[in-house]
Amino acid sequence: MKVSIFDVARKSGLSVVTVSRVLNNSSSVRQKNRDKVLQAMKELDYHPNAAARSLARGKTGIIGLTLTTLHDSFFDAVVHEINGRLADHGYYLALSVSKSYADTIHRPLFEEDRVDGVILLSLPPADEGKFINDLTKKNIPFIMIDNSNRNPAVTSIIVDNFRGGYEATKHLIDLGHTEIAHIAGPADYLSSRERERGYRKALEDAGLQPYAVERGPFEIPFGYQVTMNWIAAGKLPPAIFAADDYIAIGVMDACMNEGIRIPRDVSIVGFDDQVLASEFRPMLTTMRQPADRIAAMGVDLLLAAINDADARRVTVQVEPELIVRESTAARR
Amino acid sequence: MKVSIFDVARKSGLSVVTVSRVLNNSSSVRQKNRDKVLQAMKELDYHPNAAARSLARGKTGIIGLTLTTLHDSFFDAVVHEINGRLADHGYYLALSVSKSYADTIHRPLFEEDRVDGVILLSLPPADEGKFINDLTKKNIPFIMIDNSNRNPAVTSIIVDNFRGGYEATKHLIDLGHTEIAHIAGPADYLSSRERERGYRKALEDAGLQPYAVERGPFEIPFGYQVTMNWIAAGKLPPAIFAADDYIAIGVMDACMNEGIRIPRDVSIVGFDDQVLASEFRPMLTTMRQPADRIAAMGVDLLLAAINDADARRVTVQVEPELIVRESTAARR
DNA sequence: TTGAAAGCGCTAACAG
DNA sequence: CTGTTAGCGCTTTCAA
Repeated sequence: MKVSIFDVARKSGLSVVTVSRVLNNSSSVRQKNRDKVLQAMKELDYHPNAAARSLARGKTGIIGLTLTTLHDSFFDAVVHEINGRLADHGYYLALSVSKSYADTIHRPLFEEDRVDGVILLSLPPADEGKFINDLTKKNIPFIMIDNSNRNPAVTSIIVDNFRGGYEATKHLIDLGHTEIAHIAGPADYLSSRERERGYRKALEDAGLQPYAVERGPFEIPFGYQVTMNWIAAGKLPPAIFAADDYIAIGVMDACMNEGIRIPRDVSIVGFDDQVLASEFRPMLTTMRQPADRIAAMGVDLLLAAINDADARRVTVQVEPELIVRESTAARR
Repeated sequence: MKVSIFDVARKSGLSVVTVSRVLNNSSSVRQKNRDKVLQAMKELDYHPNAAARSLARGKTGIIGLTLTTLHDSFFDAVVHEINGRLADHGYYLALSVSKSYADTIHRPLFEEDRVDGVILLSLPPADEGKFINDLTKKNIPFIMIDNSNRNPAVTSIIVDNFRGGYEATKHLIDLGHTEIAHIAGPADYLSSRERERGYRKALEDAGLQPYAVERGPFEIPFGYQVTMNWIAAGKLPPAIFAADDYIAIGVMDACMNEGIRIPRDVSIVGFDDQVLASEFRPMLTTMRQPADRIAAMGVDLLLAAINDADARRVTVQVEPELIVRESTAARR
């Protein structure tokens, strides 16, 4: 039933060692024999057993990646890129979804030598320490993407959110706006804090004051609610920088429902460049996070950590990019 | 450095066999000895090596699940449920994302005995056959969720989309509408075809004619475009059943941009109950697919297939449910 | 109730 | 260039 390396050896008239060699592309196999082995493998429809290889080699060829949700186009883009790049290096990606550390779902993946390395993607800020602790103790190489707690002992990749907040705000200022509000994300996210800091700095550099600042979750209903409140109070800002595309979409939704035109009456900038941002009309002006660069750096750094246990820990920043679409216009 | 079952045996003064027994909850271990072993494990921070266990037992304890995107709240809900249920049975879920079979990304997961079973979630219709073929040949138990090709030899779970399409349309009819259009999904999806069939049947039963039927991808821009075309042609239907929430949202977006009120001027029903459907105003009336029931059935059926190689293949249907929200109103 | 011994399928020295 | 010999860490007979 099960065909093993042994069957291939017998069938090809060579030893298991030779078979193993062709399996691993060892150069020291006579072409003729290699062909024989390959032929036997094909005829037997042989596929090596992953567990046996892992056990013998002490590595699994699998990289684990943690995810908090399967409902985010930015994650989708990052993971897609990582997948491809890892494959180029002979590694496979296994994803594990779980809202939080307490769920305990992905711990077993790290605790039984199932993976050669781990990528921690946008963890809940409060959980970061626990993951770092577990992985460090287990001596599993890992990197973090978009983490909130600075930690020089951990290799991480973060977007320059200060710069992003600055540029987004600057774009509005350049359009002639002077009354610019900000809807910030949760305070425990470094990204929220940095985007807000960028917003404030840009205003300061232009000699302006914040028009208003609200803070809440990265969700459509929050942006909607804030906007409805502003409208009800009769002080809807003519320009808004939202910390996140979902918040921005909530803002647009509220405006459209109230008959307020975008960008004629209100200009709005989001952050992340979710696909929703460009599917919706008016299409949202936003700061794009470069998923491809993030993925590329992530894979490189993780592989470096795997291949050299004491590779230097670094924190790399990647620059976001302003994507101007239809939701912003000059002040009237 | 690495602590193995051997170290635990030595430390506890018992044999590896006994340690293995407590690891597997064998009842035949004197409580006293069990405690000693447990104690030793704790002190050594021992965790069994997954590869070794898999090799010795011939099974991995991992269930693979294929995904085409990480950007869908329905998938998110289904996977979340599956995750939990599988954990209850001692299995862990490993996800693999790939847009299509050709990507080849998840095949290695199936080809090297890395998983004990597989769940194929909403595959591209054209790829179904290839996956079935691969898995069948490798003799790996699997089930399909939301597949498009009927295949009595394969265990699958599908939503009763005919019923869904019927009820959605009936809802509009009950509201007094007589001019009801349908925006269908891609023809190669069984779900699209069935929803449309349900739509036509409901109209027929009410003695009505289809007002219009358009067909295209399950995407916001498509719904938007169709609607804009209708508006331009001066024949926007007063009631629309969209095959999917994204299409429906595109319709709403177009209407709002054109100053057409929903549900006053146009009633619209979607399908899937994506979270977006209830985050947007007006909140969308839609057909909910019961993620929890789908997940529960999926896990049960897969485990049955794993535990009994010739368990009967079945196709189970689950019923969708009409969720009435704000996007539909009585005909004026 | 416990343990000795024999694998699970593959790779890694080490010879030849 | 090829094969022999040991394991990798755990589970599984089979005896005791």
